[in-house]
Amino acid sequence: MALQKGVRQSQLFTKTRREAPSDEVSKNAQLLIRAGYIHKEMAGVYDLLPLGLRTFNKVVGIIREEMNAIGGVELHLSALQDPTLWKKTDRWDDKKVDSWFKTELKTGGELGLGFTHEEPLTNLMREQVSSWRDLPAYPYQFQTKFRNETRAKSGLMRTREFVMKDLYSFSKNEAEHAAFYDKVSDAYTQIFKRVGLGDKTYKTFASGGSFSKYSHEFQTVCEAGEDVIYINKENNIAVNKEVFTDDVKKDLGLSGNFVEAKAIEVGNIFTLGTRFSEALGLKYKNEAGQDVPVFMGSYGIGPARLMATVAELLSDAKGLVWPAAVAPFAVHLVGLGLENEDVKKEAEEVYRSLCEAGIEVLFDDTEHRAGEKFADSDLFGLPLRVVVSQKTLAEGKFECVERQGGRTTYKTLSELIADFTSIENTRHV
RNA sequence: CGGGCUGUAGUAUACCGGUAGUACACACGCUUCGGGUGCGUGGAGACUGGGUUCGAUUCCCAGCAGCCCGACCA
Repeated sequence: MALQKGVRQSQLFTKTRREAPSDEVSKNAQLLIRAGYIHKEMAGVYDLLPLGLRTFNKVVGIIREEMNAIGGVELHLSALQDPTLWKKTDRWDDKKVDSWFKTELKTGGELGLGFTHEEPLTNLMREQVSSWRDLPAYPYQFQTKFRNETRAKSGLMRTREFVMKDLYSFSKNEAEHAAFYDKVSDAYTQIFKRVGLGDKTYKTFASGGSFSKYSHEFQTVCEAGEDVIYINKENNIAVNKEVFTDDVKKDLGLSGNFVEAKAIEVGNIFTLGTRFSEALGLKYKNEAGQDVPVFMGSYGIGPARLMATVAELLSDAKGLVWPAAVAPFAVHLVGLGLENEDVKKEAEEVYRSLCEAGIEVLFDDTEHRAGEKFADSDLFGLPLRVVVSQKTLAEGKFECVERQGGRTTYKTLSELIADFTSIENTRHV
């Protein structure tokens, strides 16, 4: 994906706001709206504006890398769903699944807007899988889900339309499944670490299904969360309140202290077993020539919820504070006093050089006043602000201010570029 | 889905049973130019539908919308 390296603020049509809209209480939505990252369409439905889309894509990129690293192969399924499949698994009836958005064809007949994709993908895989040699398979996608939530809430935390990364595993048997399940778990740990939530995110036991006692959620400790978890620090693991009983503790072999905390479910991994493969007829011939149902798992992450969680937890009084890995741009280049031709020339030169060096930069080339520019810059939350002004022109060095922590240094253009190059080289991705 | 609260310019808000004022934003002019400069001028507003009333943005009812609490979240 070729991201634009540089964007001029004079061309960025979104506007920042001093005040949060009165209909948003949640911090993530307030900040993201004030900074012009998102726009609210209606309750539980948000648009991604240019800055928000860039951060969203950064999150998606990290997830994609980690999914690919464990053997995932990306595809994209349709949102419109044929009821036939869902009737086979008994998930079409509104009494069974209350989150459907349903619609109909002009020519008659119902359609659903997918809230998950086990059915269509399992059905699709029937054409692809017939032998033990065809397994395992790990398709995943970033795809829009629709859920008719009775109550959308907390900004981007619970929405009615959202993109989900859903990975599905198709394994020959439970042992093969279990090994992959653990690999996904490790990949998830890596993802949450990379977006900056590693130290606050716990792998958490949650209710399972007919094929496993438990599923696992990845829960990020945050007051804005909807879930309550009990953290067992000794084992660096947690248990969701919904299954937190003495029997379960004993069953899991967990002892010691449990600390109660509110948390946001940023990911989940689930053993499906043969629930869907049996209902839809996905089976393969084993080496003995027998028909065996495929053993499945599903693994979800909502990139926008993850982005909102980062906004919620890593912001400060002045605005957003993005970790470099998910910031829409690496640098906010702020030109002050651009009506001065020399300063303007210098700022343009720095902008051009940073772009050429492959550094993502948002260039404030507007003629706003310094105070307004700094306030906006803080609100945007880019990791590094580089100021070009008459002052820096005289010194031959540019003021570089880290958003996180506020450390200020003065660097020449080549020193600045060298810093980024060395960061690139040490990144292990 | 149950309960509560709220709907006034683009945004945030004020007052009021006699048809609305401020701030930010926007347009124009002057001023200023390293932490939202100061001043002037201008455009822009009562969710929808009923009811009460001489008169409703204000009171009442309904609808719709938004937020919060709870339930739900396969």
